[in-house]
Amino acid sequence: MSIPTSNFIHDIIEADLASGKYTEVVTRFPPEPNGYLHIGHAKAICLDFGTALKYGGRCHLRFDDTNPTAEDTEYVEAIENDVRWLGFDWGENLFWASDYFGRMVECAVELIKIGKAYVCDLSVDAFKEYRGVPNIPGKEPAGRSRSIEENLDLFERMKKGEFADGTYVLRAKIDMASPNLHMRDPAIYRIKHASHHNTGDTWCIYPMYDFAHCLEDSIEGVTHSMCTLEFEVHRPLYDWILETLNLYQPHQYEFARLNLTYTIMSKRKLLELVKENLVNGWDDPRMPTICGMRRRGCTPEAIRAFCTEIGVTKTESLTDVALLEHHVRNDLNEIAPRRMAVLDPLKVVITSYPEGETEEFELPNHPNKPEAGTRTVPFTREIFIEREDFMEEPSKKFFRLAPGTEVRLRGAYLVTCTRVIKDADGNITELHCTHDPESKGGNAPDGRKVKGTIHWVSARHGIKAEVRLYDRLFTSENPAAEERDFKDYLNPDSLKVITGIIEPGLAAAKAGDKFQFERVGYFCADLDTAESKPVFNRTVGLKDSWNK
RNA sequence: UGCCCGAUGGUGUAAUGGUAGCACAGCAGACUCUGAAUCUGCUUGUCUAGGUUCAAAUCCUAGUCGGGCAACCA
Repeated sequence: MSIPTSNFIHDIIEADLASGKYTEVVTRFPPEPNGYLHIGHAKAICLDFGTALKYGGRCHLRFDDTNPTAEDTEYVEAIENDVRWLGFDWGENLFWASDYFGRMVECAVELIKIGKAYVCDLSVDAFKEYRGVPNIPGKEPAGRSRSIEENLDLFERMKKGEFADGTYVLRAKIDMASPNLHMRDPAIYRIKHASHHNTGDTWCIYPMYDFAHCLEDSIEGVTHSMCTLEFEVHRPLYDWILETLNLYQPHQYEFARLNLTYTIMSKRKLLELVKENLVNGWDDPRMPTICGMRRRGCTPEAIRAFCTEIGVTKTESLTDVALLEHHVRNDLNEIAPRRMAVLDPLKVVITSYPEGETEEFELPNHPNKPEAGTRTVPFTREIFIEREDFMEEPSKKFFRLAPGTEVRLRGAYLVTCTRVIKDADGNITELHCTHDPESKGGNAPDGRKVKGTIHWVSARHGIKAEVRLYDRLFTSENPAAEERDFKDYLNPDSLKVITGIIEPGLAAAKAGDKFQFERVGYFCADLDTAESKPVFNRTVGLKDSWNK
């Protein structure tokens, strides 16, 4: 596991540790189980767990399940799975906000008893009127002057289920004139006759985020509570609740959320794509979700390296997806065995090669790692090469196959193109080449050099495979910031499904196996793969300084 | 509009009053049985205006620009 680099929060933690304010660091990752985790969450996960790791503390995985109508166990399992896959371990420290519902009610009662909370019967719209607007102080709701006894009674009856949803709400009594709207008597408990995935029908009142979250942190002894920037204005309320209840007070720190070019990071919008079948589910390899990226072939190591690289600041930014791709290539380059696959096949007949003969060539699995071993690849008179590796009238800088030129078939022979065969429409259908039998293995004994080396697959042995070519999901760098609806900027070419010819050994690939298709890109066997019908995803292409 | 937050090359960041550095991207070259990887070199930056100081990206003031907040969501 890479060591997290430093950031402004770590500076604070180090000062806290040095001053003796804390002797141990406790953090938490607190997702609401209402959707799938995405790369933005990965940033938070790396920060929360990485910080605990760095300072020898602990990080809790806590499900912030305070809103039963939005949540589902489907998400709980997916979240646990994704965090684990990213390489983090919460050990015994799995917690649920719902486990604290009893204590939270006690805290609410305490607030009522000290005159710091009251039951309010204003409708949503009516309270909006009272709250007012930022530059104008609000008005005090009548419920504010209700007696403690009456508040206690009303809250008890709320809890017992005597009232319908929306009829009453418990509010913190703070300051209806505060310049911070969150301090204008925020709701802390609402009535919701809904079944909870954890607590069933035990409760019909549920705490609001602002009330629940600080209590959860406090109860668990969190020292540094990290969240994204939009919660900055909530911090005074976080502090107020714990201070007022005279409870242990963690400190909340805010950092900028991750934005990536050519994608979106909002759970709501991602859900929209899934619901409207604009992608093939949460784990569609084009999605920025952890499960989508996993299916696409990204590694947790690459994602962690990326998160380390982008750092943690309070500056809002839009990170170039090229940076992520760099880390994906960087890791895959190390670990992915090399294979040959032709995505756009053009048949080549080696006319000088004996018909019916098969040779087995031994090719390295990794050019820079002899320890990665070798595999054998069959060679025959008829092969497929990549259509774009041939040019009838080559440009000056083209050094692949062209009429009369010699190239190396990777690991096999030097061949020279002798004939171009076309159909009636003038499309090239086949090439004839002659080979130099002396160049077996790829090098000529006379030492002559060829500039081009191309990949190939034996026509007789090659296996057809479905290959899914993914491109960016959106055509806009920042679809969420565009004028029109983000869905108007979906890239119609974000998925192209083609049939390629792969070297025979590749058919046995298991879902998730990763390879570099030499000269083409990094690919992984998809969940849909089967030996009888292999399916590969393009994770990311190779850098290509020729094509551009 | 009120409050809060932010601003360093094209992008993401570092520099915590003392040489503006790193990575990505881009460009050029070397090497190469992957036009990959690797290696070398190069281009590009402190929002503006004042002030404090021997010295300011850093501290102060004002402005500009960008973002957040006004769910019985989190």
